[in-house]
Amino acid sequence: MAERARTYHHGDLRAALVEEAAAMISEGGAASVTMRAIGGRLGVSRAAPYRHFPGKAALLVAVAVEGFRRLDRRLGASVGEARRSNVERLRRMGEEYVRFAIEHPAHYRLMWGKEAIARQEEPELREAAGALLEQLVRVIELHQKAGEIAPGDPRSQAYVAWSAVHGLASLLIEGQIDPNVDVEALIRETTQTLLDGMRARGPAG
Amino acid sequence: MAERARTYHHGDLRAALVEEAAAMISEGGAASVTMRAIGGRLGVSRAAPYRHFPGKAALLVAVAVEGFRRLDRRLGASVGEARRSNVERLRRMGEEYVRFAIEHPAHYRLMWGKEAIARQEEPELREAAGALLEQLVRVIELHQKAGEIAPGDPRSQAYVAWSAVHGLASLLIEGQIDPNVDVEALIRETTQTLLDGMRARGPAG
DNA sequence: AGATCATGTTGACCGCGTCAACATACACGC
DNA sequence: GCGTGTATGTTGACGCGGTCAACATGATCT
Repeated sequence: MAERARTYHHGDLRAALVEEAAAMISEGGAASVTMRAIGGRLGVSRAAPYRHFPGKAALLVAVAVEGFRRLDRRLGASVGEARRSNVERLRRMGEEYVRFAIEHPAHYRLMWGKEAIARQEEPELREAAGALLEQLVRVIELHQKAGEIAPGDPRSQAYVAWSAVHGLASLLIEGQIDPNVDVEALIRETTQTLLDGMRARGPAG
Repeated sequence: MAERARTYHHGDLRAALVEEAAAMISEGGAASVTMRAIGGRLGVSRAAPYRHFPGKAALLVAVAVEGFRRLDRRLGASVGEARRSNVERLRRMGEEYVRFAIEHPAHYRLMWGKEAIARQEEPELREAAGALLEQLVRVIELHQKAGEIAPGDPRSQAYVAWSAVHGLASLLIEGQIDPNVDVEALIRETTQTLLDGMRARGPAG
C-alpha cells in the first residue's frame, strides 16, 4: 500500500506478495492470480516472486496459511464473546465459521482445495489447519465437562461438527443452495440440529 | 475400449471423450486432463474434441453430469436395499454418499468445485444436482410422515443433512482427517449425530 | 572503496487452450 | 455408380502462463 517501487529493491516483497495475492483472490478468484499479474500490481517483474517462493504453489500455500490464521483469530474472538456455556460457545463458533466462508469464498476454497495447492503435504498448512481443529476440540471438551453434550472421543465429535459447518459453507459458496432460502436461518438450523445431535446419545456408541 | 481409430472417423468420439476424461480424472486428478492428452489416449488429435464440445469446460461439465447420474443411481439403489423405515433409508443414503466420494475423490471434487468448471450456471449441472436433492427431500418427507424425524420444511432439513455428508466427504478426500481414525466409524457417528439432531426439535423453530 | 550476497530484470522455453484453414469420409439425391 | 454437401478430424499458429538461466543492481560488511 505504501509508496514502494521507488527503489530497485522492494523492502518487503514477500509480505506484499501474500497480501496482494489474497486481494486478487478475493476480487477475481484463484484463476485471476498469475505470477505476471501479481508482479504487475506490485510494480515488479514476473520473476521477482521466485526470489521469495519456489513457485506459484508455495505462494498460494502462504496465502492459505494466512487465511487459516485469520479464521483462527476470528473463531477465538467469537468464543470469547459468547455468553458462558450452554453450548453457546460452540454455536457461535459454528456460525462464525460459516460466515467467514461466505465473506471470503475464494480464499476459503483455496484453504481446503487440494486441486489448487501442491499435492505434497505442506507442513505449514497442516499445522494451521490443526490449530483450528485443536481449538474446536477444546471447546467441545469444555461442553462435555459441563454435561452439555454427550461424552465420547472429543476428536471424533470435532470432526462431526466440523463436517457440518464445512459442508454448509461449501454448499453456500459453490452456489449449490437455492438463493431464495434465508441463509442466516439455514445456518442457525444447521448448528441447532448439530447441537441437538451431539447432546443426544444414539444407539451407536 | 473397442478397436477404433481404424477409420478416419471415430464412431462415437463424444461418448469416448467423456469416458476417457473421467478415467483420467480418477487416475491423475483434474490437472492431468488436458485436451492434448485426452486426444492422444484416444488416438485422435488435440483439436478433435472441439467438434463435440465448445471447450474444455464444457467437456468437464459433461463429466461432472455423468458423475451426478451415477451417484443418483447409487443412492437410489441404497434406498431400495434399506430395511423399511426407522430412518434406515436416510442413514444408508448418507453412508453411501460418503463412500461414493471416497471411491471417486477427483470426480467428486469436479462435481462441486466452481473453480474447475465454467462460472456461468450450466443448466445441465443444476438439473443433475437438483435431482439428487429431490431424492433426499422425498426420503425426508417419508420419515417425517412416519414420525421418525421432526416436522418442518423438508427442503431446509435436506440442506442440513446434505451439509453434513458433503462436509465429511470433503474433509476426507482433501486429506484433512487424521489417517489414523476409523473412517467407517466416523461415517456412522456423523450420520448418527445427524439423525439424532433431526429427530429432536430444538428451541429454534 | 571493494567484495559479496540478496534481490530484481530480461529473454527464452515449453505446455496448454483455442481458432482458422485444410483434409477426409460418410450420406443422400440423381 | 456418382457428385456434392456436411460432419468430423488434422495441422499450423497464436497468446498466455509458469519457470529457469543469465544478467543487473543495490545493500552490507570489512
